[in-house]
Amino acid sequence: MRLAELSARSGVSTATIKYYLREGLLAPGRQLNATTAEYDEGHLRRLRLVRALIQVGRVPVASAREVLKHVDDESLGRTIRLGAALWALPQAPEPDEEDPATAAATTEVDRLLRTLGWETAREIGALSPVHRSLVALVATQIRLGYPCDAETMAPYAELMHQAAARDLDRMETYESDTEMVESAVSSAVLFEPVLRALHRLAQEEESARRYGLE
Amino acid sequence: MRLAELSARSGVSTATIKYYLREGLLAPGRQLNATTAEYDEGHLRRLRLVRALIQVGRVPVASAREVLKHVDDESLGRTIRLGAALWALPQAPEPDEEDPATAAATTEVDRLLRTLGWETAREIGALSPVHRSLVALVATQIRLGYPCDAETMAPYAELMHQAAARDLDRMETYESDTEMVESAVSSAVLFEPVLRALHRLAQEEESARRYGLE
DNA sequence: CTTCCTTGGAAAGTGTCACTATCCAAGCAT
DNA sequence: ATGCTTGGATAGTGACACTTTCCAAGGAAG
Repeated sequence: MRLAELSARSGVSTATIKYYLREGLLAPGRQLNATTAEYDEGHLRRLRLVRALIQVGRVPVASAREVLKHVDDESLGRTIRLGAALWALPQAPEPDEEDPATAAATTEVDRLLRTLGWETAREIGALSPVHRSLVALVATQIRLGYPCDAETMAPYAELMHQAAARDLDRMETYESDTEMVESAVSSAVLFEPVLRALHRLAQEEESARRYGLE
Repeated sequence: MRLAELSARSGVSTATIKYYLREGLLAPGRQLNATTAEYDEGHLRRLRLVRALIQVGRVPVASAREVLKHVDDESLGRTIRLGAALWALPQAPEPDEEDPATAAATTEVDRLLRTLGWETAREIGALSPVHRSLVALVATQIRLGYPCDAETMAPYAELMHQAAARDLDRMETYESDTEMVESAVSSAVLFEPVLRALHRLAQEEESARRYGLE
């Protein structure tokens, strides 16, 4: 498969593919001669993943490169490789240490994790980008005057835990580590918007049931 | 409160506040004379909401203006006002009608809604931006070769339905429609990232429980 | 009063980012 | 040989969220 065909089958313009090659998001094809390179199904698959990351997941090109670097790093163990790939995904803004709301948020998040018995999350704590961004988000809610304490969040966290258990069950069906890590990245970037859409649909449905359409 | 104080208390530069005024995201202050305008707590609150929408929710300025327009439109009924505000939020890319994956995705989403008994969502169907973006997202998953059928999604949808019911319970605690709509927007834009962070934290926790930290 | 600082408003400029257009010389197909 | 496509390099584009610069009018301090 040459560039033009890769472009046709993926729906991505040749100029953009060249751009991704330059940015290291896509491995170069097998060079046949000075003016021809050949691509395979793997390139097509990777290109579709890159598109999904960037267009659906709104992942910046630089972050996408980091994520894919970890996905491709076969020297790492399964868990580390997965963590490295997921932690490279962009998170919400960092917490503002100056802000008193951040201190309150830190307390609430810690209380939440204790309530839930998520000991690992508590121990890793501020090391995890996810943990830090959760603190920043809770701080923003507090600043706007919306209650966002451990009691409010706990039932939602339980629901998300059920979802996460299901995610891992699905991932265990993959044989190779590479497939698993790739599916985890896909899940984080593509399945989360699906969850969000389901959430909003459920809100519309429930709202219509309670108050009618009017 | 004058511009400088509004800026100090919100942490937003005066230049940026002027920009928001120009863009119609913030109502002008009460003009005291040719060179002085006065702002109140309401302006501060709205400014913080605007910041949250743009910085945390990554809502484009133009969309934020649309959303706030509906939030402020007291002539509308509660349900319509809420729907209008939420539908103005940016969604994932639109489905590509050409793509055969879109057809498959439409089938699966319809099957899902039938399984769940979400009749309103089925009837509104393609009218809802949320519905359309769900179809587009499922199509992307299918294109990448990940199973994303009604059976896979149904349990997640049930979980999201529980979350949505809880959301509406929380919203009912607000007295005025304006407060309620504002909290719904906040919930959609700020609480969804909280849910996402909880989801990822839960994944880390569950993964550590199953496979250890290594 | 006058000098300095601040205010709000308008217009143009900046930085980032994801492309996209333009060139170019080297093949390959007719 | 001629007209196409190819890969590669470089510069340009458009959207977007600010920022900077400039200005004239107002108020405050000496």
